[in-house]
Amino acid sequence: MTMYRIQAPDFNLDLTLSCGQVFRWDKKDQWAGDVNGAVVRAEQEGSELIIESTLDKKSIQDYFRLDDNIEKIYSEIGKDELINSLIRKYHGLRLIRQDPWECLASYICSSNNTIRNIKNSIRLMCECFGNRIEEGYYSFPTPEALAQVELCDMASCRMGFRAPNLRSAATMIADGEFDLNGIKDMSYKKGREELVKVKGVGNKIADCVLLFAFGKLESFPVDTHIEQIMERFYSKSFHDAKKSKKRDTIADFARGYFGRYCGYAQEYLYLEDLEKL
DNA sequence: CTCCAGGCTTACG
DNA sequence: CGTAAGCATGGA
Repeated sequence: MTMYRIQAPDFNLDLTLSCGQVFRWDKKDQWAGDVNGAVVRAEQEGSELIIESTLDKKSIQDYFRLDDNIEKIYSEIGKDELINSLIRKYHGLRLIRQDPWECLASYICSSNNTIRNIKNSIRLMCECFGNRIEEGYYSFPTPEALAQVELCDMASCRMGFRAPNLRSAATMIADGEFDLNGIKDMSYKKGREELVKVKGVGNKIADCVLLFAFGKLESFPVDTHIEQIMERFYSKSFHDAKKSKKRDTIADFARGYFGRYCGYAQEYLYLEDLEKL
């Protein structure tokens, strides 16, 4: 367990960890969470991150995507006054590079659910089926571990109708029937074709995994919040979409409009819709 | 009570 | 093709 500092210009730790893309960080006096089986404590002082973890500096830089050229990304997605105002308002919000399995499993739990309930279910699941790292911290359960859990035991995690889908995904991956890590080397389109083969994974959840785990920045997940804010501000461009295709139409519009880094635009729009309450 | 939440699958025209 | 119910759970 060592402590060190990382230069992190154009980075906002609070926004990055509280915008809803990850579910297992908590802030008390400082942020604490689990990254790939290691506890990480983090706080920010100006443009410096202070990290306490067994993970090395490079792993943290990779996790927070500090290698992204954020100014270039801002200039490419900054197509209008709305998105530019959100870039100013949420300056330093970055995507995170999550573990693919944790990301997939978490977003399988997200369908027709609230962030509050998703966090709670995942916490219970880690406490029940993960490994204890240190007092109060548990690793995310492996596919192998979850594949062996009885559905009736999984019910204690309050996952409802999502439990069979989650265990099915765990079994497919544990048995080698589905090569999740192989998606890293696929194109966005091909990766999405693969991911939707998993039960309980449609276009939106696939897009979340492609964006948050595999760094496919041209992914633009459209959930109920994105649908609402896009209809409010950009409806002219897709009002004629069929209801069942509306979210696909919005995603395709956003890809064309914001460009190859539209996944970043999605995160700023998403946070704005969350905050509007 | 009803409606909604980082949706998806299945059934039915 | 297209739409709509159903799905567990918890909060507003």
